[in-house]
Amino acid sequence: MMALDEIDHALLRALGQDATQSAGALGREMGLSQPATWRRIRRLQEAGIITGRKLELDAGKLGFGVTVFLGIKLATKGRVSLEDFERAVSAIPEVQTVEHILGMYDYRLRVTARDIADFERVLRRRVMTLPGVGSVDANVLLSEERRPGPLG
Amino acid sequence: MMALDEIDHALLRALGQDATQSAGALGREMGLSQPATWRRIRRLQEAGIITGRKLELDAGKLGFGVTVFLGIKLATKGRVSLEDFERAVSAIPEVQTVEHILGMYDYRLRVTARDIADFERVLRRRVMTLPGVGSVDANVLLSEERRPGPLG
DNA sequence: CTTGAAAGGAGCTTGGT
DNA sequence: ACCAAGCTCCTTTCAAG
Repeated sequence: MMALDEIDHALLRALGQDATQSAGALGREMGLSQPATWRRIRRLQEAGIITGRKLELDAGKLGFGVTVFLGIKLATKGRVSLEDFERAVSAIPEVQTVEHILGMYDYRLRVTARDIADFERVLRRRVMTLPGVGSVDANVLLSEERRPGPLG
Repeated sequence: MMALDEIDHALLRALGQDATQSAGALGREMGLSQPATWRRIRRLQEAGIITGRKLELDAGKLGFGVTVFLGIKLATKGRVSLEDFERAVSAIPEVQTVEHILGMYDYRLRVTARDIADFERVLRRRVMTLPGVGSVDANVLLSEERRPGPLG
């Protein structure tokens, strides 16, 4: 396990908010030279702490106005059943996230669709026909706030 | 609403997977010059379609081994109650995501903690004491897969 | 083992065509 | 849209704390 000092945490916090900031600008704000800052960032990547940089997209502006969270209980939960379910769910393009969880549900899916009619199509033709599905609960996303969290 | 052609979608798809790719490399793969590619990306940002670039972190390697999803029902759901709840929940550092939803639950929280004992502390001292909370359901994250989704 | 300065190379950003 | 030029930033090398 890699030891992180305060500067590393500050870097993670700053880059977590906006990953476009340059190593030079970040270093200047915390009294560090550009190469030193850049090396710390590379070290965090090599340690597997930073796993990637991804875009944040506005789904609404891309014509996907509906996001629904599905809580799924499987009818049969053998090992084969889980694998079958996961393979089949990975083939649904509208599924953005697959979370295998422990509790009232077995899986939680984040599904995005153009509108409610589009969502109904995905639900009926794709989700309800997944292998091993027992029950499906739905929640429609109204708004979402992402916070920095304790990481960093 | 901005019109996107196939190249824009290809760019969003490629950058969605790995936002570190250079405009030059992306353009080369789809037969476009570096400035042309870069201008398309900037256009997508100015249109608000690309809202930011953020780091993906490995919570486990940062010492946060437990992620739990909480489904919360409010006891009283007036307008004031929602605002009180949202303000209070935003002050909990362990909450990474606050989703206001419509369905069986009113809110969904993504909470990260160092271990189960740490999570119990957050749940008892922070979550259960939130204003207006009626009931709390929990699901522990076992594994998570993020997929490109239909965006792009 | 981490730092800073310098230098080379890659990529961004702009202006002209 | 492309090209070219100037500029920023990344990345390596080297010497020093």
